[in-house]
Amino acid sequence: MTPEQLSTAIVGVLAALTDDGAVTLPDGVPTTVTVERPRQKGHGDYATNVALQLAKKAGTNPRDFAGLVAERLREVDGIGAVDIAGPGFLNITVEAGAQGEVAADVVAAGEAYGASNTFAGEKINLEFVSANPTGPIHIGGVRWAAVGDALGRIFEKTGATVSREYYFNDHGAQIDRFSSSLLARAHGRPTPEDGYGGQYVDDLARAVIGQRPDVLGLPDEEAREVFREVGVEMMFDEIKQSLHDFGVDFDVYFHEDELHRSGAVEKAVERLTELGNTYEKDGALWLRTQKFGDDKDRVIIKSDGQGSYLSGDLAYYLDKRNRGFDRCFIMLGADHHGYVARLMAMCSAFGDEPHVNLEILIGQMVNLLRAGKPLRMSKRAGTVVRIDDLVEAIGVDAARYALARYTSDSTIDLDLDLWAKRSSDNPVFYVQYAHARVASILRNAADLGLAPESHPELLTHEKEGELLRALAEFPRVVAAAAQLREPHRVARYLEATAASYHRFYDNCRVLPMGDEEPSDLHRARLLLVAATRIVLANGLDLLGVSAPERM
RNA sequence: GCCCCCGUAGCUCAGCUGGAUAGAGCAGCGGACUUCUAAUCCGCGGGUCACAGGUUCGAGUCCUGUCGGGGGCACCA
Repeated sequence: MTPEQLSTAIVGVLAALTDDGAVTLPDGVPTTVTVERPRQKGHGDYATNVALQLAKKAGTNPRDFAGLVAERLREVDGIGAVDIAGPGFLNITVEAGAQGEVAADVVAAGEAYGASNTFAGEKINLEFVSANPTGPIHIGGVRWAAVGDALGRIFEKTGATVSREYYFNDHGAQIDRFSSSLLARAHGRPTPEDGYGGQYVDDLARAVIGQRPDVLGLPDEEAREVFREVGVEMMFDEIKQSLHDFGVDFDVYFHEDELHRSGAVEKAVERLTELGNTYEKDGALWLRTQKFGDDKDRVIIKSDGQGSYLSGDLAYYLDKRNRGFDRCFIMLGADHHGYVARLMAMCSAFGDEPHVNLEILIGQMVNLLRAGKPLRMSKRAGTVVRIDDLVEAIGVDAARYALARYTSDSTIDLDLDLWAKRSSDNPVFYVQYAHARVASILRNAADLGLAPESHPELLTHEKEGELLRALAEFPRVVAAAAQLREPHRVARYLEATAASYHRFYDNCRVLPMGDEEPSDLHRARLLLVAATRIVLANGLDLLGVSAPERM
């Protein structure tokens, strides 16, 4: 019996009580009720607070209401005991047989276990990273690479169709500065005042020369164009490669420049003008963002006739909507949070619903520590930590796990020494080790010719019960992670489930010892182990972290 | 000045969107391997949930304010 089934059963009881006139619920019977795993041992396998929630509406007190529910709930198949506790909680114990079914259910579902239809039919657009192609991806962009991709996997698991998109800001002044910097360094001249510094600029300049040896002989104006085209293209490739090595591949790499050249920007601006949300002032065209909650109105066409940065975003947003995405996510670093209000206003200006059609997720900063001391970074000095540096220091699995393990709302301090450790201090190894241990048992069982079998009623050990309940929790955790846009819930869940497995392993012998004759209990436990493997592997996969067979 | 995020055990953080006696890991101390991976498990200690009000049967969680830390407030991208 899973929490969902229990919830359904309780709803059934409530419906029966209303039908009989035993209780009256003015707002009707709820479609789902909260079923949680009590923190406290002795409070049953599951607990619900329905009585506390509904008693007032039913015109009675919580304990009486709980009594009515308990009486009927005890009759339900698979329910072992129902106790009323405290102010009116219902503590429910599930029969071993009903609980043990979970192992077979998980194994039957296999890779699909954890899936749901929470977001079935939804087309979700995820825009993240989108670092400028003026340098390698550094630590600022890497958080969303890990979390955004994980969120995509989670949405897919809950039934959505997901497009991962990277928006290349390859239009405007900073690309000019970038190409000027390349040109300067190619000639051995100092980096321009507002240019880009660092070793990678020199390397890239040389690479461009390697591909276009004639470039040094060209006049500066023409040479700059070559550096712009070839240099930016090379930077694109490097960024894509870094992300690919990080396990993140985007479905769409969208170029801002394209929006300006294709007339998409003009069309988007026309649309907003038709809707009465633009006006001219000081030779520029403004969007009435203040009307929709922004601090002030924003320029979309500058007085020099060029589109502002926002104009590209307008056109891109419209493009996504026209491609059928009803939910567009943009994931930004905390240093861009000031941009949220105008993007939301833009969404409203198009007649869309902010926070529904457009959601903006803000990820706080990531600080790297080594030996407990912050790594000082300077973009100017070129001492930024790049995504590749992070991978080199701690590996892809640890990097992705470490970044996805915390809520995006808080800044994180990642201690590189800790995450590089191959020991239990390191949460990713704790979870992966559990998976390796599971895999080892399954290998040994295969060698013994022992096959798993379903004997749910035999899984009566306390640690078996805890593990079964943990496994049953997985679909709810995935759904909650999707609904709250919080992938870290999956990581935390995996750590708890790994702990539950380790405890089971310590208390319950799975394989026959020595010459011992295999029993149904061995086979039943083996099925539980197989189910655990599926949950750990599926969960790690949602985070883009590998599930090793051996460690 | 205005806006966003954070403040929970010595440290790093959870807390299932208002529930029961606030939980993990690390660090400290003490235990457990002749047989499935000890990269594990078990036990002990450790708290004014920053502070002050408010909302209600009930607040770490919601509201207001204060303090502290971080990040922002362009016809730059």
